[in-house]
Amino acid sequence: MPASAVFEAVAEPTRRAVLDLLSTREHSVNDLVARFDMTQPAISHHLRILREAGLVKNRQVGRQRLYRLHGRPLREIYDWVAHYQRFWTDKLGALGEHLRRNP
Amino acid sequence: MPASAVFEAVAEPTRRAVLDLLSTREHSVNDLVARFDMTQPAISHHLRILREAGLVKNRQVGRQRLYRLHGRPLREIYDWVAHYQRFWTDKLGALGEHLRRNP
DNA sequence: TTGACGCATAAACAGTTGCTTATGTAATAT
DNA sequence: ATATTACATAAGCAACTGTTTATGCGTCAA
Repeated sequence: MPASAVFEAVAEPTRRAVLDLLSTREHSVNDLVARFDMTQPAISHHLRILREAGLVKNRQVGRQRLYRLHGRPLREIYDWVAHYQRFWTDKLGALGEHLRRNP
Repeated sequence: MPASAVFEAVAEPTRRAVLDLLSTREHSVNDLVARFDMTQPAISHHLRILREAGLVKNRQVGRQRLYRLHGRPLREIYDWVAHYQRFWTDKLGALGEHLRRNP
């Protein structure tokens, strides 16, 4: 459960796309496989990484596994990046920011 | 210049720590090397990845390279993760959210 | 109960990553 | 001029990643 598991999980484009799909509704594994040009084991592997990062949960319905998003761990990323917000909202940039705060 | 270069750059704990240091002030490469239990080429390698992701800039002063943060590319991460905000601010979670929006 | 379906896991493999030591290069110091 | 400093880059390597094919296991259908 290293803190950076969430960052690593989200660094992969396919996994971000999976999260985007899951943010609209539950998907079975086959639903997801149909959306990507990739084999089922490859998708299952990405789902495992997302699962271990706590970013998705699943429930079994018949022989399907329905995956759903669990967004809470994303807050760690949000909190980290939010600290840098002044570095893009302030046109002055870092030096100007420093001068503005220490006049 | 793939969009996910920023995500990959930030997925690495050392590189996040470097950005955190640079968010306070400029650092020379040797300054950074002194902060981590790692050789200089390893730090230079991380700096190159951050540079290619547009997350740091540097200027030469004498024989030193002073690195500073350039936060703007982080906005891509911020924008992506902000879309998921309701998945952790809402105690109800995804299903409850769906029911709340579709009563 | 036999076979097909949905998915996880294992094995294997090329490509990438993160690190090291070794070397090169430009700027300063002696 | 020569040596030293600050850094980049190259070469090499073990470990990790993302993928594929092969296999196994539980669930449903015939």
